[in-house]
Amino acid sequence: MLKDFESKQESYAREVLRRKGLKSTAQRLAVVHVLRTSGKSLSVGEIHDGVKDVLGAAGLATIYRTLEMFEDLGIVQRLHFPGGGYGYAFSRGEHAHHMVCVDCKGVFDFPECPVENLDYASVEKQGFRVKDHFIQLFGQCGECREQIAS
Amino acid sequence: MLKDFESKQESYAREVLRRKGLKSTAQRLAVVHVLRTSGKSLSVGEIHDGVKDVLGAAGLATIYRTLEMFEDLGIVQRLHFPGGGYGYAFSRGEHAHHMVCVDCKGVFDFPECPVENLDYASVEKQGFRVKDHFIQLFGQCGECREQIAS
DNA sequence: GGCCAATTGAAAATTATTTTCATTTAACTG
DNA sequence: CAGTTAAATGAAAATAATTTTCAATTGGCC
Repeated sequence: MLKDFESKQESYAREVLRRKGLKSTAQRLAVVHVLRTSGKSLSVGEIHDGVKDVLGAAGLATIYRTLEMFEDLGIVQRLHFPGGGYGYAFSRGEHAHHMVCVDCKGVFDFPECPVENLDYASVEKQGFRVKDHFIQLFGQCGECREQIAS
Repeated sequence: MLKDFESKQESYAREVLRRKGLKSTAQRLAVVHVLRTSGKSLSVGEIHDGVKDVLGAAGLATIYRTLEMFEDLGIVQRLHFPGGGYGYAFSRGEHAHHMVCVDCKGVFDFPECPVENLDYASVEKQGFRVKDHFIQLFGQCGECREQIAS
């Protein structure tokens, strides 16, 4: 199912799963499909609803299991919102961070990594060795700005 | 209670609360005290335990209410961990971001804001207007590096 | 000290997430 | 392409996390 018109993301997910000896089930592919077609960051519940739309039915536990696994595999990324709560978005290429529109929840990339330009000397002189970072920008995307333009 | 030897953070919290017409209750001050003396990022449960140690007893709902309020007031900051889960840390000055040691959960500052050096042009040419950002660095602090030095 | 709105705590209610286990299914094999 | 098998699913139960309710308490002010 869903095989007629597979997106890059879907074939990619298939490939990653196969390499790890994991099955490309309808549910898993539906999760990718839902995230891809939305172009947004979605909550677990929204993803569940989307998958149910595609497949007719789906267990919530499976959605949780799939998202956790996809995050480990680097297929999706978990985004945390300033006001609390989180969602998942299809993960873009290598080291891209996300810009999230606070109005439409749309997810955009910015290829530059601000941490790479960081003056590590100033950080590491405190003895701290940076290993990982978590960065998200929040704001408004072009479309939402136009709509709300006063 | 706790008045004999009040820290800067505690007087500051008192002040912020007073300005907003909110009460400086023993529970609220105990939350500040626990965070301050730990120097770490603590989970809700750990803060609850700490407050119970100080006061003898404390309701968990109060801890939740206090932390949410303190976050709104800018007294504490919620930190999200890469593996999931979150904690709270006493919020440092103005615009400082946090470095969190993945071993001891200690929280350090880095005064520089990487986003300020960011090439906004490259971001905004996509039409996106950045309004807020969330940055945390994870790594090892000097002490933990020494201890684990092989 | 006394008043009053703000705050607390305990328990219940709600919501979110994980586990269990019998059933189903994708991927491989011949 | 039927048969095999380990992986995966779904439904329900279990657990964990968070919020709400409401009567009792308390801090700040006169």
